[in-house]
Amino acid sequence: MTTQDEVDRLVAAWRHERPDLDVTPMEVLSRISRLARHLDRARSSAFASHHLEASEFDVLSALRRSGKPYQLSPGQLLHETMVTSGTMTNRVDRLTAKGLVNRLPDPSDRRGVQVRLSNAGRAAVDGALDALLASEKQILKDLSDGQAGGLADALRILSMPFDQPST
Amino acid sequence: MTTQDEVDRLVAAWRHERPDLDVTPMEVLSRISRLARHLDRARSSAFASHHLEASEFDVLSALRRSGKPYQLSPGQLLHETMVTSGTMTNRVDRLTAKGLVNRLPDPSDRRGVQVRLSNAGRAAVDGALDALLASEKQILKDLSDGQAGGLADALRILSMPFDQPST
DNA sequence: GCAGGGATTCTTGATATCAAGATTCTTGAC
DNA sequence: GTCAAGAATCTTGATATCAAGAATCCCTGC
Repeated sequence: MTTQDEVDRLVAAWRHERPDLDVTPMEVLSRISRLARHLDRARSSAFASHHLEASEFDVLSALRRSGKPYQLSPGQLLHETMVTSGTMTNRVDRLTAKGLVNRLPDPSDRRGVQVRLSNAGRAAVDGALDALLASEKQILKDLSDGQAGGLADALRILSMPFDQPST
Repeated sequence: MTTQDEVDRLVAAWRHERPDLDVTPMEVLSRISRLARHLDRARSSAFASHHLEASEFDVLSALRRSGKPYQLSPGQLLHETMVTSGTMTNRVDRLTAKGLVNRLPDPSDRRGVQVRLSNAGRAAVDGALDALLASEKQILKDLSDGQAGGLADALRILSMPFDQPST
C-alpha cells in the first residue's frame, strides 16, 4: 500500500479537528512549501563542496545564463532572484570580496552599475551547476518522464498568475 | 497559445548557454522553489488582517490540529515546523507575549515544557485558517480537481524520501 | 536650460533565523 | 545510591534578510 507523507498526516489531523472545512488545497500547497525547504537544504549541501552558498549561486547563475559578457545590473538581478535591493547589495559585496564578480560602472548611465562574472566566478558556477543537476536528478528519480512533464505543466499553471501580474 | 512563465525563460536561457547539459530537472524543481516564495507572500498577506506572521501561524496551527488539549512540547513543534530550537524559543516567546500561548511545566519531565494554546490563540488560528484556505482556493482556481489530485500525488512521491529518512 | 518626477542603487536599523554550546534533568548500569 | 551518557530546552553570537528612506542621476515638458 502507499505510505503517507507528513502532509497526509497534517491533512488527516485537520479533517479530524475541523471536519467543517475543506482542506484539500493543502494537499498541493503545503507540499510545495515543505518540499521547497527540503530542496533548499539539498541545494546547500550540493554547493558545500564548491564553497558556495545557495544564495550566492542564485546570483552567479543568473549572470551565467544571461550569456556573454555575463553581466547584469543589480536591478535585473533582483528581479531574477526575488530578493530586495538591500539583500542584493549585500550579496554582490560578498561575491566581490570572494573575487567571483566585479562591479563596473555603467557607461551609459552614471547611476547604474553592472555586475560582471569573473573567470573564477564562471568556473565556480559551472562546477556548482553540475553538482546541482546531479542532485536534482536524484531527487526526481522516482518520477517517470511523463509524470515529471505533467507535474511541470501543472506547476506552470500555478506560477503564471504570479509571473505575469498584468493579466 | 500557452504562455511562458519565468522558469520557461530560465530553462531556455540555460539551453542556449549550456546545450551540453540536461536541465529538465529545473522544470519541476525551480518551479517548486519559486512558487514557494510566492506562496509565502500570499500567506503573509492572508494573515495580515489577523495580525499574525506566517511563522506564528505555523506554530499555532500545529497546536490547533493536534487536538485537545492543544498542547505540544517545543521539540514536537520544531519537528512540525522544520526550524531549529533557537528559532522555536523565539517564536514561543513572542506568542506568549501576545497571549496566544502559555508555557507550562511538564509534570512528568522537569526538563520539559509544554506549549499550550490559549483561548485567544485558538480564536486567532481559527480565523486565520479561514483566510488562508480562501486564499489557497483562489490560487488553485485554474486547476481542475483531477489536475490537482495528480499534482498532489506527484508531489507526495517527491516528498516521501525526505519525510521518511529511514527507507 | 532647468525643474521636477521617476528610476536606480545603496545605507540604515530592526529582526528572524541558524549553529554551537551551556544548562538542567532523566535514565540505566553497576 | 551514584555516576556517566544522553535528552530536552534555552542562550549566545553571528549573519542574512527586509522595509523604508537617502543619495544620485536620467529625462521629459516647458
